[in-house]
Amino acid sequence: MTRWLNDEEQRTWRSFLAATQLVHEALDRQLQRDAGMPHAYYMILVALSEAPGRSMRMSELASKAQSSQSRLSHAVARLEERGWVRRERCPEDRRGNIAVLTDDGFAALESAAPGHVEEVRRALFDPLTPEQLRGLREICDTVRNTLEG
Amino acid sequence: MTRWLNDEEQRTWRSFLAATQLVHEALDRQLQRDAGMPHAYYMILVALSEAPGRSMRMSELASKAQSSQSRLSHAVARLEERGWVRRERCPEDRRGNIAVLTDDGFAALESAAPGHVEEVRRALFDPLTPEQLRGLREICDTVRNTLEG
DNA sequence: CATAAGTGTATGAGAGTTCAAGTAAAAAGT
DNA sequence: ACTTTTTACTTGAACTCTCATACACTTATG
Repeated sequence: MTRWLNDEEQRTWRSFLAATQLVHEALDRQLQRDAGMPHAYYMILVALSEAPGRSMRMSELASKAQSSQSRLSHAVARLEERGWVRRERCPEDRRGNIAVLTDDGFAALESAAPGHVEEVRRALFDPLTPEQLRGLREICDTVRNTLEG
Repeated sequence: MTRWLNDEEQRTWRSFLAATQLVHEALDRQLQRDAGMPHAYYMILVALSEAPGRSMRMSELASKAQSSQSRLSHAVARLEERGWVRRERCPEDRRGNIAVLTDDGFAALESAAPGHVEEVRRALFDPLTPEQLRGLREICDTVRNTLEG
């Protein structure tokens, strides 16, 4: 009844787990060490920095930063304590909150970015060939379409 | 100076982040919901179940289960509370600890496995073609060699 | 309109992870 | 032999994440 993995599939699966975990851990460690923030916080700052007015509704921010709403809420609370983000009440919908990236937050992002990009290259881009990267992109898009829809 | 990512690379990177996070979250949710354990614990049980005598030194277990020593130590403490694992002192090296999978632990693993495999297929294998899986395996092996060595 | 149902977000508790520091035993140096 | 260094593992605190719940406001419903 159960469609067990054969040996080849087992090896693929375990290699996938190991590799993806290594990449995520490398990113998290680098950012924590050099910029004092976990990768999840970095993604929030990035998403805000790219939004018009460097601000976004919480729920939209959650989806752009690939975060649950609860996680985002806690994270933004911490970021607010550091002065990197502030929250404003939404005028049109008074339930809503708008997260705004402060100048300090933008500066923190700017100073974290170069080291982060370097780590991304080291961990993923540099070891792979251009064809592998194209293939990886398609694989990831496919997986996203499956799990998001 | 900084080798920023171009548009194509940005898209690949973000797709990679989204896809891998979705897969890991799907696994974690399924196991937590259906078996009451996070994926990290499942990997520990799997590693033990495959070892001779269903037992292993803590440090070896940490590497097989892709865990830090500290994480493993905490995790095994929890697994011990549930009666799924017990710890024995190592006779040859009295610093060492040996984690042993109990019968209850093995039973918990057996009952968790089918749902887990199904989720692995749903999240990763089913959506991808055989060629993509071969490519993915090579990509992951390359990344592992880069980040582990 | 009143009230029920739904949305957007926050909050608190519980659990897992990380980092730094601590203990104990083995190995290496002198 | 005796100290130093290294190895194996644990522990505690701080932090993040998840889940369930609560709250405030908005939108449907009768």
